[in-house]
Amino acid sequence: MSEKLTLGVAARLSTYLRILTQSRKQGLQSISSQEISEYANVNPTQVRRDLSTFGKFGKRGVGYNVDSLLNQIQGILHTGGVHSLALVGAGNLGTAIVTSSIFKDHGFGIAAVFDRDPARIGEKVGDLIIEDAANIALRCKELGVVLGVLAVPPESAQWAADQLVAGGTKIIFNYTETLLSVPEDVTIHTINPAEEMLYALYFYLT
Amino acid sequence: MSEKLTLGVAARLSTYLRILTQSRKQGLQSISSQEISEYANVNPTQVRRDLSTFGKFGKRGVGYNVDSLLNQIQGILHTGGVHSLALVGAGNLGTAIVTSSIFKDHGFGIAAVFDRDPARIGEKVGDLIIEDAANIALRCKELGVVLGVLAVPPESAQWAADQLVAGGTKIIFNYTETLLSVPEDVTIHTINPAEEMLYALYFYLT
DNA sequence: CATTTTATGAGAAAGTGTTCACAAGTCGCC
DNA sequence: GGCGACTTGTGAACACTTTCTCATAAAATG
Repeated sequence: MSEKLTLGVAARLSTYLRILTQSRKQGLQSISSQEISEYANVNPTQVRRDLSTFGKFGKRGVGYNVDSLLNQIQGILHTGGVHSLALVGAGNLGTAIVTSSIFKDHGFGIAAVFDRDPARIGEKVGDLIIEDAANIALRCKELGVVLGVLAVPPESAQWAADQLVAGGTKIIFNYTETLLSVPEDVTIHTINPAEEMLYALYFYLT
Repeated sequence: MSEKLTLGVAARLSTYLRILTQSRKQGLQSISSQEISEYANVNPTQVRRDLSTFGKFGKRGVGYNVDSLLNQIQGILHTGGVHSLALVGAGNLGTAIVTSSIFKDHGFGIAAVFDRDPARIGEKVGDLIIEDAANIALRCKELGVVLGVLAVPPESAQWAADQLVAGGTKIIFNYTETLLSVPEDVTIHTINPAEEMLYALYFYLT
């Protein structure tokens, strides 16, 4: 088995993957480290260094083949397959997530959508039927869900997280502002746009 | 004027700010580096190191006062005031953003919401009236917008970005998958949940 | 077919970031 | 009032990251 990547490299490779996925979608066949670096907001040398650690993927004078580089990076990150995720909360944010092609493009299949509101259970969002949130744990096990997404009101967040944990989910993406408590082997990724904005603003103001 | 922070420190301070803001909301008065570190997924020593660069904010044996630390970090990041943002796209994602309290909690005021669909212009979302996207540039200048958010379909993204740039916006948060071209002095932050998921998954799979 | 342009790959050095280990300050309890 | 549990702040070691530079290779040009 290969060495474990450091946080920084893994984060950048994920970014490159996003850029390549979109480039391929737009019909581009070849891309240079310069172009990747502009979209990723990093130094071109760094892109080449990140890639050359794992092999010689580029052609001098030409650049990188989009398709082949994409496969290479997927190999490095072991994320080539299809992964199932469970979405809790079918409100505006939940609906936006289900109907977005972003997830499918990157190999994520939304296996189920849950909501607590009895009026909404059975309703359709995108291609999915909203299921009762009471069954989260059961259904997550059935469906082999690896990743849970919380798009619920703050006051339901901890409860929903507990259900996902009970269903064996080890990674939770938390779109609420709530600070969640989970067992040690579960990782919470809290997504708060305001946090990133404060960060962006700092570099603008200085 | 103080030194410019490095990317890493600024990112972590923004995270601490989010954690502190929420802790205060939950009525907590005091917090330890240990607690912060658990929510931020970092080492406790790093939290203390990050903070001690700027002064001695904590009390040995006790921890940090939530209110006072919050003010200190806001001071370091120069982000204590209220900042105006413009939102383009009043679909599911746009609506989720307008109705979320996350932005207000961190000092961001949504100054205007735009959409291209004539049927939706004039409609209300949250406390705001949807305005015609044709007026983005004009209204952004009027309102002193510093930050634009793109929550539009991919095919409108470049057009909307151009309007925001014309209105003087220097920071754009791009929630679409589109790779955008903008002048050098404009920074694009592309938000793609799938990218972060691939990254999270890597550490789970290894 | 020689020349120019473009772009990668890697050595080496400078620059940063992270973590350990521990001294020192604070509080509550008996 | 003193003891023990807790928690910050920091020197020093270590590890990692980033960038500069240039050799090398492929393609385009005339």
